[in-house]
Amino acid sequence: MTRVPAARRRELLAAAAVRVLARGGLSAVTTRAVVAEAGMKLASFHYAYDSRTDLLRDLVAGVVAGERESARGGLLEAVVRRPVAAEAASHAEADRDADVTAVIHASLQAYLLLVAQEPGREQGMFELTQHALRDPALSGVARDQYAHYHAVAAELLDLLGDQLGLRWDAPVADLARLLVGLTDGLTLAWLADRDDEATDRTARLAAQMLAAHALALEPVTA
Amino acid sequence: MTRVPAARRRELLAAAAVRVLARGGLSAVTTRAVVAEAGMKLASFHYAYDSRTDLLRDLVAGVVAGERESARGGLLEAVVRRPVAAEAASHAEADRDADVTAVIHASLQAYLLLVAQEPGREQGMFELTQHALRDPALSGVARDQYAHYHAVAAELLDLLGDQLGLRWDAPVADLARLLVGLTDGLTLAWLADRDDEATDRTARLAAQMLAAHALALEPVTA
DNA sequence: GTCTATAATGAGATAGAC
DNA sequence: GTCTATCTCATTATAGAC
Repeated sequence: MTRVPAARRRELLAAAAVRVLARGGLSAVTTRAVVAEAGMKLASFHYAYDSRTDLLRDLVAGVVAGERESARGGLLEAVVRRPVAAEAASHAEADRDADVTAVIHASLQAYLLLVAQEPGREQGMFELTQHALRDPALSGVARDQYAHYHAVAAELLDLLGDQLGLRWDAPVADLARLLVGLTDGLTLAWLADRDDEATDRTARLAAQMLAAHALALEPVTA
Repeated sequence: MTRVPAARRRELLAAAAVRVLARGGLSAVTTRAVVAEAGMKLASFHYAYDSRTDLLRDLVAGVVAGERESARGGLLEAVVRRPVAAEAASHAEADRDADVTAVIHASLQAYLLLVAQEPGREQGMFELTQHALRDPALSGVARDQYAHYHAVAAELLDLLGDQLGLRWDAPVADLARLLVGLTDGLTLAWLADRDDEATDRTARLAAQMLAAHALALEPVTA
């Protein structure tokens, strides 16, 4: 019908592909399903993208970029809403630990809420990662994806340290990898059994562990 | 050629399917590829299994059952090889914590070594889980899979408590869920970037956290 | 139980008119 | 740039001879 430049076609197709991915999984992301979702004709697909693989490459990059915003937003909100009890710096160590635990726990809850609201989307990202690891044409995509996750997590930990006036007693890069692993792990288990209560208890445990062990005003030698 | 009972066919096909899965991913597990790997004809497949989905159901159950043995073996070995320093019960708390950390760390290392030796196999399990979550015909399979993982992890934590003469200050079921999440998360990140050093540092952090926070001779009220 | 042959489907990609 | 029609390929599953 109306003429649409190729770049705009790609945006529309990628957005449609994300919806199809969330709804039906990666195997449902066929060129036909995507163009149907976007209201286009099949031939328009290969005008915008060279191949289905090209689209998938775009998908990972696009979705990953979006995650940074929501993660940062979730953390900042958790910091703002933390119990007023510990706002000053003149508190006992136990209080500060409880405060930090609460903030991390709230951040994890915010993330898990996003997952629960749109499970297919997060599951789709796992499927994309696994697929990228198998397809030589997508070599490096999964590595970049996780490098991005780790960088975002490190940024969040730094931000948290700034906001609460504390520092970490282990390399932030390592803690960031642990944090990403925890969210991935919690998400996978929840996707499998949808146990909200157990997931929240585990998130609280994880928050306690991060807060109690990896946090200190004075550096600690392990 | 020679006549083979259907039950035996299924065993052979499932074993072949695991090899194909590890080598090429779930999308490579076609009926054709599996019968080729097993040295059979295509028609033999549908004599043994009603459908490809039936085979996948068997695959999850079989592989999951095998994991219990290796996990238990890895933990017991780590316990046996722990530093002799802490074998008696008359040690300082710091020593005992370090001991527990070392055992958990060694167990995680043993698991991660398995992953590194056969990455495709573990990746295949993730792909199977994701697929089972999407296919209504495999409804419940992923839930059972993770229930099994959580049960095995709880069993291992109980075993570790017995062997080291300690108990956990949080519900073992919750710690087990956390442990499974940690191994899943560490594995996913390693599959993506193959960073052995960072993974080991993260495993050590995770071990410290489990040992320091969730372990005590006296129950602790959080 | 085992085989060959084939049906039935759906996929990615392209040719070529407009 | 956009469309219809089609090519080519791989898949699951089955029919029917032996």
